Amino acid sequence: MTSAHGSSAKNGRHSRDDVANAALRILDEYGLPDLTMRRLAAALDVQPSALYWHFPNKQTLLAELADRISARGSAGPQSSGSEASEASAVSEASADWMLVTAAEASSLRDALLAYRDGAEVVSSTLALGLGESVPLVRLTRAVRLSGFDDEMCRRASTALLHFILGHVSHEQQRMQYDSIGVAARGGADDAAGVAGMDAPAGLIADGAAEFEFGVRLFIAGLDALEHEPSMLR
Amino acid sequence: MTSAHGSSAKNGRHSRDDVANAALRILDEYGLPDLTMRRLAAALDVQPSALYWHFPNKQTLLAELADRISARGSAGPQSSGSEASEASAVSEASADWMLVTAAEASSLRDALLAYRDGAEVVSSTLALGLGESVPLVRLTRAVRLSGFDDEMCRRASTALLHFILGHVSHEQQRMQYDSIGVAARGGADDAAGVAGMDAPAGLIADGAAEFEFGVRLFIAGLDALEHEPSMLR
DNA sequence: ACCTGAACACCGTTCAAGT
DNA sequence: ACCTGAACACCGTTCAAGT
Repeated sequence: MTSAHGSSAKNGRHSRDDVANAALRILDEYGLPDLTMRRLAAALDVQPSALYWHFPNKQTLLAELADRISARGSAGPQSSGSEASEASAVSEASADWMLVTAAEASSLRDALLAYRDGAEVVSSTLALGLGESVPLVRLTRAVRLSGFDDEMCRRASTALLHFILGHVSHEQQRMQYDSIGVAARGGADDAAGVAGMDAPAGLIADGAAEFEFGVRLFIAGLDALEHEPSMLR
Repeated sequence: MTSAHGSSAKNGRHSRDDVANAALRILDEYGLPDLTMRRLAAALDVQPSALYWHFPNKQTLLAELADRISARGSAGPQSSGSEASEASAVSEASADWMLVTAAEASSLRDALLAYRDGAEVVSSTLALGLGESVPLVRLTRAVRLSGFDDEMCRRASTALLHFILGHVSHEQQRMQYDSIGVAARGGADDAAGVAGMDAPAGLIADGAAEFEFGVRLFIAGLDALEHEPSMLR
């Protein structure tokens, strides 16, 4: 545990990777508003100015975090299943593009949910044009299996990605809102206000159902376009 | 122009409405990052602390702005047409819900585009659970004309709203990115770099087409669900 | 190669006190 | 009813200088 595998050695020097890892840890533990350069520096036992040797500015740091968050394996983080470990290797065009697209969308949602405020980090980075946009590439590849032309697949994937980021952002901000607002809600029963519980499990399962519904709406729309091209335009 | 209709009287006192108007003006002219309490106070010739008599904090101010931005008439801001001035008055259920929903979505996009960073202001306010969420109400009312049950309409509207906010946010952030990055792009032809032009007209018209495509995907998905309920779940 | 020290130009918010 | 003055506890970023 002294100098195990690279994260927090007590002595001076740090690598760019150390900085990103520490930032990811603060993000997940305290949220995006608390991820400040000064706080990150303190966590690394370093002056704030030291961070600017590793990253030119905070936006670039956030872009790096966005790439790490969204560039996860296709398999979800919970219950490492025995199914296909690399679902993105379904290059056989025979596979149903609807299933692949839905799986890719769910996988992306899992990746975003794996870190606190993950969706907002990825969303803002994508909006600024920084980052790799791995999620868009993967979604487009899945949709491309449908056989539609590139332009339409690009548009459909972009629309789907916007929905995904918006949905998960909302989901995550709602999660931390709920974990705070338990005590301050002016309802009738404020007896069970134990301070210890911080995991609001109510809306999360429902969030998954709503998410999948939205994804299916997109896929059904594209499918309808395939069978009835007159429908769009 | 001295004390015309309420915005900037040179003497001391201001109303809550004055503060919101001044904030909206700064937002539209300089963007969300430049809308600080201190800058707003300076624009009103007032100390920053004075703002906290009108609004308890900045979030509440932003929620007020979000409501004003999204609570616009259904008619688009450009070219006040002679068509139905209040499209939301189509209470006759005989009307095609697909057309009404598409019109409502486009109208919302127009409202968001009417102010710089409008989509992000509305999006963040909605995420925090503040504001009236007029857009969600209006979208849901339009989708409700389809005859689907309330729960499904709520889900579909939420999904559509997420797409809209994500798309327009992206669109707007891309607009100001383009207006800056003209000089600093390392391409081949940097001859036409006149400093005066600040309206990037390239991706905006295309943004409208992409937007409508995404909306139609949603609507076609819901419609497909109507004719083939086996498709979803 | 990586960091310190010190500064610059800012933030949102509070609160007693004024008129 | 609306504002001032002054403070508190912060920000991101730069830059010469150290090792």
